[in-house]
Amino acid sequence: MADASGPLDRVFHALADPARRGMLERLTRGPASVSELARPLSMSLPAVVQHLAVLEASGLVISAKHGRVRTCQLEPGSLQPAEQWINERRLGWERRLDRLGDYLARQTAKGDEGSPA
Amino acid sequence: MADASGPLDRVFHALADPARRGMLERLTRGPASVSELARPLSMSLPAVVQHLAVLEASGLVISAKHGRVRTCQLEPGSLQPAEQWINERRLGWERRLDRLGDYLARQTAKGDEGSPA
DNA sequence: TTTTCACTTAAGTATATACTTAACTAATGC
DNA sequence: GCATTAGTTAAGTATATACTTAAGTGAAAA
Repeated sequence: MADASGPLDRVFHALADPARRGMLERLTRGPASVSELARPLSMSLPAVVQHLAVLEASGLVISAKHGRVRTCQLEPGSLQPAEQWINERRLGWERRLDRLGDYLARQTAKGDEGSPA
Repeated sequence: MADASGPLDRVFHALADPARRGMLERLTRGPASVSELARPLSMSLPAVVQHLAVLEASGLVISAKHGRVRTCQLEPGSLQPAEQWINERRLGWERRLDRLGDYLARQTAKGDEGSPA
């Protein structure tokens, strides 16, 4: 799987890098230029631009150029599918543990009943 | 960033592949052997084992070998940091939009007040 | 109008991913 | 014991990542 074709692939991959997560955190505080995104990161500008490209390809960020500055911002709702996927897994898994707990409780009850003391 | 050192790096990276997400989905329905995880995937067993290694390195899955079969299961709570990170970003961003909305509403109100009709 | 600034493009490198096949090990089942 | 099964290890390959430096481009400031 080297293509990262599905939307979730791209979003999770985008989130898997601390520099990109840092850029996203910055953008939650409002739009920013490429240089502003780059400032706290210890890497070259082109490297930051490449990270930005990953973020845009994932749909998490959009940008537009005005004059010579490119302004970036979060794309509302783009995190939702990822959040939802995780949430569904957690729910499914919790339900399963609940059922398992019920089962074990019943088994214990049966055991208490069938072989008392 | 080629090391994927932080826990979030590893978790998000683990989630960024459809085969691995498929394995996780299978595991939400209960523990499974390596062969069971491999069955629906069209790739060799060693490839599946490598994906499993990524899942284990991320902390999402644990496994133990009994006899000749390795049984895998989800590690409870391991998804929480990822879910929480996303959730915090969404909240921060929604708060910002709220404030922006308030600001724009106030500006509009001032405008209505200052230059009526 | 010349310089500076904010990117952008190109090209190259080291490392990591996602696989493959082939050969091996060890527990089961007969 | 001997074949089968479940998984492991090793080694190799193609592609993708995460950077780098150097050389543009074009808007804005001086």
